[in-house]
Amino acid sequence: MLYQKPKGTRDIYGKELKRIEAVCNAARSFFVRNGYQEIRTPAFEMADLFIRSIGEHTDIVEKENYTFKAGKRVYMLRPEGTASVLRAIIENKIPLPRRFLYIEPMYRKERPQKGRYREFIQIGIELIGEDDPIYDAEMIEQGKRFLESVGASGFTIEVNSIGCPKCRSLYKKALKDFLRAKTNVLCSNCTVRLDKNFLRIFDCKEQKCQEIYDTAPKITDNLCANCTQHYATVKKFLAEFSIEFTENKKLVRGLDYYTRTVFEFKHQLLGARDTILAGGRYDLLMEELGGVNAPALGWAMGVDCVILSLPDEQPPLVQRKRFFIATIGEGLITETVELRNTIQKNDHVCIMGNPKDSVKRQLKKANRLQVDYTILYGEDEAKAKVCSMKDMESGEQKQVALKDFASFVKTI
RNA sequence: GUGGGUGUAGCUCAAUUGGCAGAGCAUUGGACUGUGGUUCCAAUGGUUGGGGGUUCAAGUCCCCUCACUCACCCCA
Repeated sequence: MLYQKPKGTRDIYGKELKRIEAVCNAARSFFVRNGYQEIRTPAFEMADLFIRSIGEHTDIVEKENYTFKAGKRVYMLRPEGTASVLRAIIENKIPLPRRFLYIEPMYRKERPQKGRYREFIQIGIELIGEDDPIYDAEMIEQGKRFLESVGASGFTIEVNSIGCPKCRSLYKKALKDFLRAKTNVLCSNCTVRLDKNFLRIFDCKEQKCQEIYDTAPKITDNLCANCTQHYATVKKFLAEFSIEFTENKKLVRGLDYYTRTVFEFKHQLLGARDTILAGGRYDLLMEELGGVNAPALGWAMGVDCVILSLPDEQPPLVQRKRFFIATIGEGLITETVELRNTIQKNDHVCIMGNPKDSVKRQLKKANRLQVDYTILYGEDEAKAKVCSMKDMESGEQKQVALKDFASFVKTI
């Protein structure tokens, strides 16, 4: 094999494409109805944009990105959508508040496995310029309702608050005091994180670390007055939206920009890969990226993860009929093209055969193409000004006058 | 980056202890010259992922390498 696709990428067609398109189209229609406007941003941005927003000490930035130099500048294929949307808002001076939806491929250089690729489509929504806790609840509710609308079930919603920088600096002291006597027990990963990105220690998979964290003070219990109030109100609204959720005090997020509310939708799919939708509030990111000081929140879901959490059913049936035109003999192309155009005008699929091929061969091909009807058009039909139409399932064949063909196709 | 599994015809897979590389499906042709799907007959199709080693003999054993896949890390 001379060329093959890069690791972790796919050629998507047939049934797989249909499933992906079905989810994307459903999302587009669902979120547009809820006031989200679609936005498309470049597949690559200045690398600094992502480093600044996601955080230097994250795996995405440290090793899982596609960075390249072109001319004097360093770019990165986007590993996520939020930073680009905010950059677009700032750069285009888009007035706030504003709701945006994106459905676009993202790129992360990880080892591929089930449902995870190096190029994958994320569906995400962002609400910029609103700080009221009701929107935190609404965002979560929207995610839940969308997933249910496409038939996903069996997921749980976990919620937490990781506060603002004010809460965090106080809490960091408390946590470090607690861990002081235990640092030699922690794994090396946690030791590093404690310095660079201390909240992330709660993501550790080591059991002995987790045992310690179980009894450690939690950020959730050490929020400042404002954040406490905010979080309590989010939970109150969630109840009013009738959203069932569990509070996970060890839920932090892998990207640095989150503040206050964070959440994950989890599905007991396979192993550690259980998050299908995740997000939260990022009130400081707009300003961090050079824009106005504006609160914001959002989430993203992986289309492949959504599909894995769907029941294993057939893709929705297409209402289009499929036609094949078997023209017999040459010199009849003009009428054939007219027939084809008439069929396609009615939004059906029509494929033309090769007039040089025998009827047998053309029908065989029509059969392989899984068409519903085959039109036969040869000298006999041309003389009688009709075409023969064969129903490929029943095998029945009838003649239709060419002048009536257009109205006939409409009835199919 | 780490660990496991798998690579044989276009596809799905066989091949006993190391002993002639096979089957089904698909494709092509014919039975059937303007009628597909079913049936019957026949044909085409291979550097056994690649390289090296052991052996009289390697798809099979050993080493290296590549690819795919699952899991870990991390993340949607």
